[in-house]
Amino acid sequence: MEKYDYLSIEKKWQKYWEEHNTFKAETGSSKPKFYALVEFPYPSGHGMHVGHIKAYSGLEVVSRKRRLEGYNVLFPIGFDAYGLPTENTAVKTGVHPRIVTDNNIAKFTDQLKRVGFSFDWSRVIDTTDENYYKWTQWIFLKMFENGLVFRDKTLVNYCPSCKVVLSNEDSQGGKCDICHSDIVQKTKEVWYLRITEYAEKLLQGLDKVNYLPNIRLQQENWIGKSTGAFVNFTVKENGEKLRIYTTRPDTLYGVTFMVIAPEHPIIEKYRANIANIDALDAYKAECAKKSEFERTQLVKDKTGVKIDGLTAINPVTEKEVPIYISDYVMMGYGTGAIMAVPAHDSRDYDFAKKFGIGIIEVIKGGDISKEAYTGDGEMVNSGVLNGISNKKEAIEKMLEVLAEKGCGEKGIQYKMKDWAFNRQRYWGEPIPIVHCPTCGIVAVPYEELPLKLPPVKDFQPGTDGESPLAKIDEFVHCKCPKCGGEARRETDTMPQWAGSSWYFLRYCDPSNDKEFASQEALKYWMPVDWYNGGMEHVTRHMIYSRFWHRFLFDKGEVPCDEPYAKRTAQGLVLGPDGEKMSKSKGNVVDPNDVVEQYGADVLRVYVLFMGDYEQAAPWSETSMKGCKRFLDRIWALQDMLIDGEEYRPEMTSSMHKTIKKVTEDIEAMKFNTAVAAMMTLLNELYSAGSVNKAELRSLLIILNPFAPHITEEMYSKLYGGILSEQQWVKYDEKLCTDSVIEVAVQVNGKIKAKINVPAEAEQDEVLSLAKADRAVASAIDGKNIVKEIYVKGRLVNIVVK
RNA sequence: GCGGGUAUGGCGGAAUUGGCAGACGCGCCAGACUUAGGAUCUGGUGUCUUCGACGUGCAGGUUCAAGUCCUGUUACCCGCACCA
Repeated sequence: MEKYDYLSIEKKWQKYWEEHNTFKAETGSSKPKFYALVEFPYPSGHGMHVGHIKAYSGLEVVSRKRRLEGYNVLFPIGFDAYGLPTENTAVKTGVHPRIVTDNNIAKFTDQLKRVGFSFDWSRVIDTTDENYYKWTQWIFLKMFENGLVFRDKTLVNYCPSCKVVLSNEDSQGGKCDICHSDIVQKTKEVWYLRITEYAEKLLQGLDKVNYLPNIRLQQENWIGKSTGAFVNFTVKENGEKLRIYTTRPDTLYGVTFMVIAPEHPIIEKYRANIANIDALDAYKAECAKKSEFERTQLVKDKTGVKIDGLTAINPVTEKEVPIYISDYVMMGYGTGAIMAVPAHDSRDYDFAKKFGIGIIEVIKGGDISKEAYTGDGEMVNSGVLNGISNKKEAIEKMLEVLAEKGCGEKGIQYKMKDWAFNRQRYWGEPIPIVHCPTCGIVAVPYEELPLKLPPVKDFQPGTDGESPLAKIDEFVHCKCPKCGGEARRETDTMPQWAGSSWYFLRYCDPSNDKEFASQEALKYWMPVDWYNGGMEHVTRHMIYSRFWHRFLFDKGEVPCDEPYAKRTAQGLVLGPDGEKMSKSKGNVVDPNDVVEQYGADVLRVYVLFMGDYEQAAPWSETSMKGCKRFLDRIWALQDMLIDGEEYRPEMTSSMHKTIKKVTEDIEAMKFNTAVAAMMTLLNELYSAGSVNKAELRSLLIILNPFAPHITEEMYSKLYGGILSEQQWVKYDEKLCTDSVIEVAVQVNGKIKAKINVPAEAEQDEVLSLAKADRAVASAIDGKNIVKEIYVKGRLVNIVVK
């Protein structure tokens, strides 16, 4: 037998599959449908690394198996191509982002094809294609029409290096998601999508879907629902209401001061009445300068200034308390004002200690001279609440009091903030809005979509944080769609996450030029049956796209409310040094190198065999050689082939066991143990010295999703026909066990012997066989048998004294 | 600080969910075939004081039986972070 020439054979089958549309999904087919989705890549200039391969290989295996099982499978791929890195390359090299993107997509496509992924290449999408972003803009306009788009001048996360405003999601940890420099807070007028309107729906929707528990939990935490109460305090000097949010209305008697955010509007409103307004202004300016990083470093050391001239009145106790400003209260959460209960909140406690403010205990159980007590206990110093020791009850009671007095009510808050939706950059979807001096903000009419990104020479952003588009007069100057007068176009573009917020819908009907996708295609394919991707997208892309999808559902544009029925995540591929792969560390493995040197099948088997799919695992070239050896041994089975239409009796249980294991493990994403099971079977065949036709055929079919090229080649050579068009092999549960099984015999929990018993033997028979064993007999000789345990097919334990 | 996770040979990792710890692979050792082997095949490989004992981060507990359950503890990883 000739050596396995992976380079030419892999190419041959890739060509065959492409020419014969082997993996084409057919909308409307009567077969059951299966929509498998992987996160489409951002086509960066560095090409793919092996992490991408692992990310796609999971559902690739599932998809190939499903096709063999008779499903009509949609397994698409595309490119999420808008974004800063491409634009930065363009700025650096002077090559237009369009060219950069096209080159990168070509490179990625080549890499993906060489791995032999069974994508439906007729459905490829590119978010920067005008036939695609036309619909991104269309959805944006729909949202605008429905009041979900608004402009606001507030504090925003700003990256001084990239010169862009970032969303909360894009500035996690106070670092820019793109360049990792420190974020500063800046007051700016920006576009927002009202995602908070969907907070409750996004939370409730999690009940209906099958996400991995940690994915679900992260989303719940990100949405961050809390229940509590709004309470209106009164400012003594002017009667103004000062509204606060608290989760602990039960501690209202313990309030000894109030704190408002430095940006709270009440300061501006009563400037004239505040004696120390200069000190407040100075503090405010200082806060604005601090980076997010500095603020978190100073958690313990509270700062603030007392407002001289405004005093608050507690609506329940009617006591007067001072008001402070401090940056530990955020304008963006709740009402930007809090009631401070130092006895039972550690932040308020720190502040009170530093500023020498009184502390009143209202819940017994702690030692408030040392620290704040946040646990439960009996209410004291709290009027009608005294004596209650159940927190829930105390809160209910206080809510009643607040309702009676008309100064507060139950309230709900979410940590999630509205989505800052514009970027002052070139390489993104233009926001289809016109600013008219007479009509104000006007939507570009639907008929004018796509609003095309104009060609420019200079993609440098303006120093004042203006988009490069602002420099193009032909783009900026336009007629107002409403009144026809002179108007200005919006020059900011959408953030990178826009295009990916609905791409799974476009795959259903990618070349439709009348709708973003036909109802027929959406009804047939949606929802996505199984979505796999990285953990890093759980609180961004996943939340954003669920939001867009739910909005479209509310408008009757899509047939189901939740887009993803199931979501899993793969672990990272680490470098050989155990570190995260990165260009700067020089530990990146290029899949093309592996394909050239070992073959695509080896790469595919290895990324799935290297460890638990959901766990991170380091790359090891020597380990990969084991996978190469495995496939070479599969190839060499041809030399051991004998006739036989059925499994040989001595191989029957191994065959059925392996098929069962592989069938089940693929569904559970336990690819590593599926491969291990096939290796075990292969070892058995080598021990037997032969394989018959029926056995090899089954083995090739279950190995096919992992190593499609070599199995396709062997199948066509030995059996004729195309493996990808065959049926998945069945197993029989009854044939998975051997007729004689080995049972371990323990005496007092220690293994003394291993005996062979008939599989269907009952306890009595097994026990007498066990006692007949010499080692067991001597261990129990002369002792009293206290207890005898038999676990069917596993072990016997004889307890003696 | 809060939330979640992980810890098993020289290495990557298995373990039917309370039932033979170390499957499978790498590496290593030995043998075979070879002019040769960084190829292939065969066998071996947790540790130790080896007819036995000890072994799943550490200390306890429950059980006939614990990597798995309970209590406490340490280290590392991830997410959120002054969220009132």
